[in-house]
Amino acid sequence: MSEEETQDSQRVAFGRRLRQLRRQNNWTLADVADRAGLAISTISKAERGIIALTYDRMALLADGLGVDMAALFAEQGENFTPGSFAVARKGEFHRQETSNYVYEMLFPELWNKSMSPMMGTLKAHNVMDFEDFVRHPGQEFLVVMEGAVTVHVEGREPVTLQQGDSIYFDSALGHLYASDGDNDARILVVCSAT
Amino acid sequence: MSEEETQDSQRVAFGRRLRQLRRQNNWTLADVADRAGLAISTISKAERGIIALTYDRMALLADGLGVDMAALFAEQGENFTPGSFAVARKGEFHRQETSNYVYEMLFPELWNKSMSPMMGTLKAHNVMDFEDFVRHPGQEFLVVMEGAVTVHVEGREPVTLQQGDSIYFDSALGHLYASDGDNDARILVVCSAT
DNA sequence: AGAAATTTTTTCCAATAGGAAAATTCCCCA
DNA sequence: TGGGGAATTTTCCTATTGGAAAAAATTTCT
Repeated sequence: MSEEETQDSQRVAFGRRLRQLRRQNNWTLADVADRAGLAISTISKAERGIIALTYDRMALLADGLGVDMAALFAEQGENFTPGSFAVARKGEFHRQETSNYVYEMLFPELWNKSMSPMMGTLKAHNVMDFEDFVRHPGQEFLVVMEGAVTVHVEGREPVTLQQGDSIYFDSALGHLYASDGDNDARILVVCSAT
Repeated sequence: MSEEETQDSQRVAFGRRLRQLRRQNNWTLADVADRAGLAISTISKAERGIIALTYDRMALLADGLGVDMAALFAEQGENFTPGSFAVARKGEFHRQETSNYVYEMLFPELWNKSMSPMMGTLKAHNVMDFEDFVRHPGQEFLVVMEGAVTVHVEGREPVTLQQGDSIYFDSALGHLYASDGDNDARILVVCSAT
């Protein structure tokens, strides 16, 4: 394969990645062009590997796509490379619903995070709503954003936390959360990877 | 700062990284030009941020420098003078920022936490209130509890976060927080131990 | 299905990057 | 201290990128 062909195919692969990142968010070329401050045509051509983006356009585009520049080169699932940076806007979260929790994992696209922050609404109001305690390696931190929460930790008296209260514990200990009071509580949980 | 200036400074920083990578191996421009199959002048200009490399030249250059393309963007925060690097040790952290932050370290009595959660009020409303960026090993997560916060991360456009928004980044990147608007913002910060 | 709206691609030209070679600066050492 | 070679920067020109707008393709709505 000639050098030009190698370059071309690399560029095409890079373009596919760009398009993938854009489509992931259901953005149109115009959306991204707007966010990045680039011309629609430029992005269109870049995604198809017609042109080789210059550094500064690439930086703008990465920004418009809401990813770190290094993430553009990560094959699949971006690692949390040194220098990583991500913003999660309220409501832009990745939703995960179970019968007891509505969890929104923050920054799901970042792998290798040493912490996993989740914002959630606690639908369960009773311990009986759960099958069993949750246990996992690492440590866990919880803050009550709204409402009140009763935290059940295996072998301990349940603790009730009000808005603004927080708790930190070894998540290997069985644990459960339930909303306290009439309304579903809103919580922020951060788990350490270990 | 204008958009062009930001781009330029980014490019210059990128160039410094390129030169650093080259010098690390005691290569001359001619050496790398040869290895990468590029013109000497192109590399010279790129290292000084005179031009914005196109994608294909960047790919060739990365190859010539013997690194992965993503690595070109990896350690953007590395080239800072020793000493400007402030490690946030447990206990010191609180005192370190007192003029601008009011931090309450949560669970100070707990040792060996893999995460350090802090709840704080941001008194600073202006970047000028700070001496320098804060840098420390590990990763950092911030949620805005009340008000709005402008996050300044070295080499990036400042990002404004509203209540409920959050950010996750490599805390080795120089960073600063300032309240946005009239009232002091209330924030929750969680730092990973490393 | 057909029209209207939206999204993407193409076209064309101005702006910028990339390379060869000349000019300059930087070292090293007698 | 200054001569000579190595390394880097500048110059000048061609090739390519990037943007605005037109054209084409795709989707949505009635």
